[in-house]
Amino acid sequence: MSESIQNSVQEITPSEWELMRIVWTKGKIYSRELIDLLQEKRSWSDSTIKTLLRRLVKKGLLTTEKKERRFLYTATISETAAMNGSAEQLFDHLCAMKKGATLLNLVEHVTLTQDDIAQLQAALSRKAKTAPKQVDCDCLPNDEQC
Amino acid sequence: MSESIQNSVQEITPSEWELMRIVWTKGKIYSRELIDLLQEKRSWSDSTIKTLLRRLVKKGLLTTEKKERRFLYTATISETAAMNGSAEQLFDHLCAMKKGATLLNLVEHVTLTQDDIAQLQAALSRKAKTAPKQVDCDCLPNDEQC
DNA sequence: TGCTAGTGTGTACAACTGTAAACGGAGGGC
DNA sequence: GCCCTCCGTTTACAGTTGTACACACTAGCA
Repeated sequence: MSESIQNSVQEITPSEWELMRIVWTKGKIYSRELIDLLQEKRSWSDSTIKTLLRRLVKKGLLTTEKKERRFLYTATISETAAMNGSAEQLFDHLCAMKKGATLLNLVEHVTLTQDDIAQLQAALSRKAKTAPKQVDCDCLPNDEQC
Repeated sequence: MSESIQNSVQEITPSEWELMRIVWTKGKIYSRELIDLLQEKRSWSDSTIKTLLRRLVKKGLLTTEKKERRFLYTATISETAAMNGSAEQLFDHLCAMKKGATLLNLVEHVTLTQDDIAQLQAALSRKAKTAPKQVDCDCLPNDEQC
């Protein structure tokens, strides 16, 4: 299982992802720079972005560090942890029987590097050794299969 | 505001997933049966579930068919379409460079059947033929990499 | 024929999300 | 010293989500 002290990564809303990605990429960033960067992609007002920043701080996903009159924002969780957390959360909603198919669809649609593919292949061969013949549907309380 | 024909899969909230999974599994179902099944997993009141049903109909994810004085509910999209849609939506938020790593994490954590693994391996070998050496980060408007 | 039980509709209400205007304090330029 | 600009804080407001009470209708039962 993963590390994670808090069992569930906070929900990150779509708009919040946009800010977080910039913060992760820059490491530490002032609101001004973040606003400027973001406004090259989204036509959000300064105010909107400031609100989102504050909410992220309140949620504990960002921390601030006072530099002179301004704040430097930093993420409190790694991008990888956030991504894995969100992906696992999504997969929790899916029928156990059909997770494989969904993964297959993703593999087909996502752009992967040679290296990604090699790692995925390695992980799959490893898993193949102990993989079950079939997985049961867990959509209903009884054992009815879908 | 007027509603337009949905171009992508509607957002499905976590609670809604629970109802939808039952509907998908049963094909067609009366609210009573759905409520009984759901209440074996969640302690939601009848009322709550009826509200969720109504909202799903309004969103266009379920349709009704009047049988005597009750409604039979059916899903308007396939489970596969919904799962793929949601998964792709999630991946849209991730840094292009790191989608592979997230997929790897999922492959490691999800229970897969022998058959799932075989299909994934096949898809990967196929992709390997044309996969790029590397993928660029698309988190910032300029070409700065993360 | 009036009552009951089952099913759908209206309404409610707090928390969260998307979006943003307006306000307040401090440092810099004139 | 005064005003402007920058940055953070307050407030706002509509839409969505989670959760649920209360009511209305209809068909069958007493």
